[in-house]
Amino acid sequence: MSKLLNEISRYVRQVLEDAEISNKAPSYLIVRNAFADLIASEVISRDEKLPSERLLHETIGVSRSTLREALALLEAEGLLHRMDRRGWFVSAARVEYEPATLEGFHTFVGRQGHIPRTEVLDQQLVPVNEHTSQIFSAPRRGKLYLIKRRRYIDERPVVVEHIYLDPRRFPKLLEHNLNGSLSAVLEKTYGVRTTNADVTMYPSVLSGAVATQLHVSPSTPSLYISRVCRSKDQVVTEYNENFWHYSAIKLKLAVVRTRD
Amino acid sequence: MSKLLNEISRYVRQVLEDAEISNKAPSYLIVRNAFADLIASEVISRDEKLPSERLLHETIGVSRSTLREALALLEAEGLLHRMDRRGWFVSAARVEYEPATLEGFHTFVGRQGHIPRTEVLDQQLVPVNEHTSQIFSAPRRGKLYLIKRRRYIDERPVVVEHIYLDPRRFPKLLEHNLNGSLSAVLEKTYGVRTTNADVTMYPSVLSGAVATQLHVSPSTPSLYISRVCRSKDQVVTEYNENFWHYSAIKLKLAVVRTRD
DNA sequence: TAGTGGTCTAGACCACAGA
DNA sequence: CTGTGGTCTAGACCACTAG
Repeated sequence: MSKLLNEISRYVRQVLEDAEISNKAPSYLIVRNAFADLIASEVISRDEKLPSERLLHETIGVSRSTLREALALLEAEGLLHRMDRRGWFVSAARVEYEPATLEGFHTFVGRQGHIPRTEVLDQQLVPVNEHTSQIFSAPRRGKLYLIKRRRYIDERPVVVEHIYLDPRRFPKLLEHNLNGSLSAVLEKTYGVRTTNADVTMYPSVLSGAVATQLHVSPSTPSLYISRVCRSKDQVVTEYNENFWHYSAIKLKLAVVRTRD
Repeated sequence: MSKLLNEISRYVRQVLEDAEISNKAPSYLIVRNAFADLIASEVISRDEKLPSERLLHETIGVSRSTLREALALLEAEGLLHRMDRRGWFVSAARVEYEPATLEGFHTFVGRQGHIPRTEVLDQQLVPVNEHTSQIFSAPRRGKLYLIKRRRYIDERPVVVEHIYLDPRRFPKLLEHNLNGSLSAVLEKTYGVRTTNADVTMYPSVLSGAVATQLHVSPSTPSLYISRVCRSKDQVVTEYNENFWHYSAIKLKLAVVRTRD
């Protein structure tokens, strides 16, 4: 869209010019701010693709590196995201995720007016390693199911999930349809229900395979969330690791003091 | 330390060479992996400063940009951090933070064997804005205390905190010593106790003033955590925003299903 | 096939930190 | 004062996406 390019470059050049007089901020920050303005005022719409980097940097009048630095910053803030070799896109508003509710992906995404989808990438039986054997209190020679799923919000892939389960507890699990709610399958077929969990989260970057599966470049910032889920008897039901494209979510938590 | 430089460059060049034969991964990823190895095997120790970028990129044999890209990646993963214009440092292991416990900074940092410190940067009375007036249900013309504090783990500045409180509820608050636990002051002096809170968190980047206060460059990745704290009667006791240098922490959460 | 984003290079200047 | 990290430029090639 040549019209969009014009609007962007006109505004960004304007801001750069103003800044030259008064400001001592680096160009990439000024460019970042200008883009942030354009996104906020919806000159560039949600989910819209930006013009190509070369068109942008030439019409704006900064080097391609500087432009990319500004865009990477907006990516780190969750305002933009990239799809590998496909370009830059304005991110939709973050969906609220409450890990404390044990609420499923389809539930909370749907409730907020978005369309969820889950897709199984791979399912197999893998040997336990040091880490998983400890979590499951499983014997060293045992095996675990490993299910890898990719999940979408409004058809944008936002998270890859690795789920480990004990085949002794869930025999023939892989014969079921795992494209929906896993906890529903565990409950209906096996009568097992997760009642509590230990959650660990920290920001990181998406590495190799996961980056590819989410169609992003391998250095994309991410949010790592892992959960050890247990049933009422405190036996581990599943262990899962979620690699979130972090511009997609915002975490919420309702805290109540229980201890004194 | 010329010895450190030698060890680093020897290993990284070795890995790059090996990769040239077999691998198709980009150089900056190979360099990243090599540094990650060196950190994991403690060839470079926790908290140690890396040799200068120029020394590194020359002896390793990649351009300075490529080297910086690798280092920035490690920063985004929390393995390295920068102090503005002071260089790159290996980050200490993340401290575990459990926002759900309402436990104070000094408590959880101390319990994990680290030394916490809090420092008031600024304290003032500010007019309410649209956002804070809504949170406090405060009248439009009212004022709020705004306290800005910087907190350290082992003398490394890791978080800047903005705390809003209602002066009608806590008169003369600013006359107290606020370099310790604020909740202790609220409880002992005013008999007010926070019993529950709503927490929102998402990764972002540190902007202007906060970046300066943490001695990092303005594009450093961060974790934003805000909390609306309430007492038993559901009246807001304080509203605070925390800007974390995110390599410093790892979030933990114990979840129990309450509904259904 | 044309043009894109991803990667990479070899410079340069500046403001600031540390000696 | 010296050397550092922070910023910025003007190129280049490649693998891939989109048409």
